[in-house]
Amino acid sequence: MINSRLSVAIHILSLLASHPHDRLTSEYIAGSVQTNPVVIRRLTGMLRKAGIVTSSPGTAGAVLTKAPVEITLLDVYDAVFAGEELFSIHDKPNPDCRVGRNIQDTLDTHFERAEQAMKNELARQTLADTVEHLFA
Amino acid sequence: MINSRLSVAIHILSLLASHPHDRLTSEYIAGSVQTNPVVIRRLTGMLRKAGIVTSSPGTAGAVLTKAPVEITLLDVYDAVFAGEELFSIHDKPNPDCRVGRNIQDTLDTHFERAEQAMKNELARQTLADTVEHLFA
DNA sequence: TAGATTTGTAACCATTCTTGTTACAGGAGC
DNA sequence: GCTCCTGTAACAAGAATGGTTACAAATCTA
Repeated sequence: MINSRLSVAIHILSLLASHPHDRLTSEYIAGSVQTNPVVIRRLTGMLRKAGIVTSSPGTAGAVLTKAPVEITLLDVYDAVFAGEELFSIHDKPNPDCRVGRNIQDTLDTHFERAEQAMKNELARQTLADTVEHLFA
Repeated sequence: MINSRLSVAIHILSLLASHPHDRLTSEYIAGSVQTNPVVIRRLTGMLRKAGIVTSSPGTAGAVLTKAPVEITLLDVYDAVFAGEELFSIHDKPNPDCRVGRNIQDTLDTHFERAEQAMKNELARQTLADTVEHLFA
């Protein structure tokens, strides 16, 4: 339902976290994810803009800016879905109908709570948990 | 990000709940949502299959099977997203890589928790809350 | 009973989203 | 200078989304 950006982003970060002394190229990471290196670089770009990794043109690899235990899955979610709402609300309901006029605001309230609950749970899980589960 | 089915479904149910003595046609409801009547009938069909409303060919309108206070937003979510997972996980990660081999199972665990938290919050809100907010 | 109305559903379409791909400028290092 | 890498734009195929037409069958109404 939601696209696979979070999924691939966590995959990338797991590789970085589990090879802290290597410089993994986008091609190598793409080999593990089984996708195109550009897809990896696109996501790495989002993670860089969010301050989760550093990387620079010409230099192979990306480096985590924090310990895995300090990187929550919410951080990753926010990085790859910056500013997006979880639920879409249909636009242009009929303003001449009392329900139509107020539905967007009402749905906003409902959906905001649900989204926040989901984010709170993502915030409770960190990249360290991911790596631990991967190698357990 | 997630499509607007839940949004429109709640709109439909709000109209039914706030006009309990009328038989609202799909055309009337479509007028409030500002979409095509077939879109309404499609969603009403899902709500019917989930047991939230009854309706039948030839007879105008749909009727709630329960009081609004007994219809949770999770019921509606399950009706319109039956069997779908919230987060997609990229398929075919490389089985020759330890991370690739285990990432799907790990992500499944993480995502399941986040999805469940969201659903728990939806379960706490009912159609009665929606209607109350709409007419407050 | 005949005609009008309505639902349920299939089929189709345009638009947008998603993911993969090619291409290439420019940085880094040997 | 040559090679390798990242960042990024541009493009393309396929899927998803929402809207639309069409129509059979059920119900209602005059």
